[in-house]
Amino acid sequence: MSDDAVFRALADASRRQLLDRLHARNGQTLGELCDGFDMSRQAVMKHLAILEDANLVATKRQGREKLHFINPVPINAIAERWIGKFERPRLRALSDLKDALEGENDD
Amino acid sequence: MSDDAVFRALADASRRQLLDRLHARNGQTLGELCDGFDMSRQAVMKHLAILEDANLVATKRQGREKLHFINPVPINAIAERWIGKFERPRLRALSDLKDALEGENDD
DNA sequence: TTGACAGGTAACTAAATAGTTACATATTTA
DNA sequence: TAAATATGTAACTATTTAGTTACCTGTCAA
Repeated sequence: MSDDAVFRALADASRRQLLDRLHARNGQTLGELCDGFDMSRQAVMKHLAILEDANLVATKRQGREKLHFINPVPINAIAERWIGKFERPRLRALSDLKDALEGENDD
Repeated sequence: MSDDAVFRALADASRRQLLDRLHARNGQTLGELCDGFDMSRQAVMKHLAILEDANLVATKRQGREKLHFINPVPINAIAERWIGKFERPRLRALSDLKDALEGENDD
């Protein structure tokens, strides 16, 4: 599981949106994740495959359905990489404040 | 400053290496950052321009040199996006343990 | 004030990427 | 079992991206 796969997986807006959806409700099927995307089912499947290869999403077959689950571990590792131990509390505070003021995230 | 620019900037291994170098020693010039890269100066410049556009790097001209500084704020925001408030401490602990066992990061 | 040094711009190319359409496989249910 | 549903595979295409080479601009110091 290379870091490179994680970063490249996160580089696409559609894939980030998929993660957002799983963050909102975990364990969705391919079909469910397709709704609202202006893109073929096959394209969404490719994106999910890339996320799965990067270990950002784990899956479980259930009958003819495939459930998708977000995995936050690799995402956390990104932040740890370039942020010094002592800057963290300051940055987190700043980010929390921003969230409190603005509400939710957009892309 | 869009999120998209940040994620796409981080998608390239050479750019991540540049951030690693700035994290190790901040304020380096283009020339310094070129050493050790198997790539033309112009290519490195393009990468730095992409990082700068994404607000991951800030610069300051000093005479005929240009100094480059890493900016951790957008990186932190990534982690905040998909990690629930209550998973954070657990993930951080896990990451700190991993660091303690392994030493430093690689790509 | 000329030459050397540090950085900037532009046009081009090969490879990677995101998307498409067409067809295939498995699982449920009437 | 046959039709419907859910997911999987493969070949192809347009666009983006990372890199190149060639040439241009600004700053310093002998």
